[in-house]
Amino acid sequence: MPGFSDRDRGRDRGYGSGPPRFGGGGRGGGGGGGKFGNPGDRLRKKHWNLDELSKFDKNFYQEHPDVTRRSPQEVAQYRSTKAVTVKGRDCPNPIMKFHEASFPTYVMDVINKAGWSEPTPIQAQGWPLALSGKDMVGIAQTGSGKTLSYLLPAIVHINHQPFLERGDGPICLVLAPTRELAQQVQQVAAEYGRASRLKSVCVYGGAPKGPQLRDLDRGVEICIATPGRLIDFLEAGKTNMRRCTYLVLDEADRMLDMGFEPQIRKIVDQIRPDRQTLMWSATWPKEVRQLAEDFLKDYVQINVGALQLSANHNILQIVDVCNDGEKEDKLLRLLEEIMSEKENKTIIFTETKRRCDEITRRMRRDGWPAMGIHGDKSQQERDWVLNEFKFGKAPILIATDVASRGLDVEDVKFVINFDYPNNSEDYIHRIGRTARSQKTGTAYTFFTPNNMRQASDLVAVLREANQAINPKLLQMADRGGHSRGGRGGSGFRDDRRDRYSSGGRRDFSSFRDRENDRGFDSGPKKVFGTNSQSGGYGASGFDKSGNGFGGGYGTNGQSNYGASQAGAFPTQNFQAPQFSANQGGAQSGMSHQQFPFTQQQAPQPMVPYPMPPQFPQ
DNA sequence: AAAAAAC
Repeated sequence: MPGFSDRDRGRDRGYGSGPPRFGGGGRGGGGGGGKFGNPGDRLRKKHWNLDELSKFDKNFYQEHPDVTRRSPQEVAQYRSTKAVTVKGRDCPNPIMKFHEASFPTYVMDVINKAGWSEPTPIQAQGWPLALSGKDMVGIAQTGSGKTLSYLLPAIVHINHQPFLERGDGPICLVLAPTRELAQQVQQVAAEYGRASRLKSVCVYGGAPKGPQLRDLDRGVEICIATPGRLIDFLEAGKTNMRRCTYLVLDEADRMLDMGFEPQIRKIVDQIRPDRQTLMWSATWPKEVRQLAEDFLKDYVQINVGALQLSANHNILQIVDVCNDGEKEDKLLRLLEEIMSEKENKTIIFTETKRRCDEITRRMRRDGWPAMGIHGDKSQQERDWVLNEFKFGKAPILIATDVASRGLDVEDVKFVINFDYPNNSEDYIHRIGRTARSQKTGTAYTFFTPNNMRQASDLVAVLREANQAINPKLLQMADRGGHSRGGRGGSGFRDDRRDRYSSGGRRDFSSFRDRENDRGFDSGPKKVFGTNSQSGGYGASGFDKSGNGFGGGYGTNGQSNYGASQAGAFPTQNFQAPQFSANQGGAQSGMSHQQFPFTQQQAPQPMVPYPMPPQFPQ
């Protein structure tokens, strides 16, 4: 195998520590900083030199024929079983075992140590694609192994570039929408880059510039950034994109949602056109497509998982239709049940920062080990809170949508949507904080008349995941005026996600599973039954009018709810709830779960928990 | 109407 190899491992990658391996090093272009009149010019001036193009990784895939030997049938078979679809020219075959990706052993070592059995679908198809040097778009949910899908090829790419020289900016740039996500990606980059002595930095706002500048100054191969601070640095000439040949846009749809488009364009405009660009998105609306057209060349698009809006099927989704005024009491009762579970890590989502604070205060007053996180808190506090939550000291996190996407905290067992989000994509992302890496989890959602407009979307999501559906929710969906305009139209997969163009309300009705659209009698293909440790919700389940729902928050995992067929009312198909041992025995039946609650215990915090430190405002 | 993100 020519080119890179283990000889690079352990080699000092510092400045000037060895001759550049390929080409003439990063000395072309505009030279070091300080040559521009005013900061504005800096971003207008293009300072790449196309002669520096590293062709190495473009040949990489051709040098590794193992994967290409697969028969077309085998490839088609893999793609269909894993729900991977591919669009574009010359897409390499997927790999099915780690070793087929031909990663250098310094990368393989880390993979082996992690002990995974096989690559996730997005990795299986994404790795050979990225390693081939092609631009790509990946449509995949977070938690699908997405981060490594672009980071490992990035590491290989970097190791084929000339060493950094003094004054060189990063070789790989990753743009992410939130600070927390950026930090998380950087941690992974650090872990996997260490073996080949790659340095990484996370550039984001809200934190002192000093350490970030110091890292940049020392030279980093990988930079993970949120847009604002990076532009700040670029304008000030603190770093540059002259060496950047591997660009990743993570959560592109989210970044556009948040209005980052001008910033992204400003940054990408600074990056040499011969770069390799990888764009990741959970959805594929018009704006994202446009961005792909503008930034990527001849790209291959891979879709993983259902093309329709789809939630993780390992999540038990439970929706309580109630009024706004009831939510707080219901929440506290629900938490009592949850906190008696052994595994009880919970995220509660609220719509506003203010609400987030209120709930946090209320819960702490009642003695719960809860902490809040939202965008108005200082970054110091955000970091602290997230760490506490991650490492299990505080099992309850109350959050705005700052935490809805991408956050990867292990063993989150419950997600509670205290306020229903604005759109169904956020709903799916929020509940996706649980049931990560093949685990299971439970999502509770309070749904009020104010959320009426979202009802049909939510029903569609629940149907798709074969969940039991609260009849009250179905009623609301009927009344909620879901437009069926796109019915029968072609290409609905794209249009469906086109939240931007429709002006007002978004319409998901067209992606509804039509087979399931007949009514209750069409049972699910699969019964959710793996959730034995999760909190059941309501022993009484639904009666025909849906009124029985909300009958308490049981801890029985195999509640009639989860075990019943979607659409078949639990009253017809009732199974006695099983109570977990710590609840005082199965023989107690469902008495304490009758509605309204009779057993009003004062909430007992399960974990003694100190007040968080006081952060300066 | 709110959330995120630069000073």
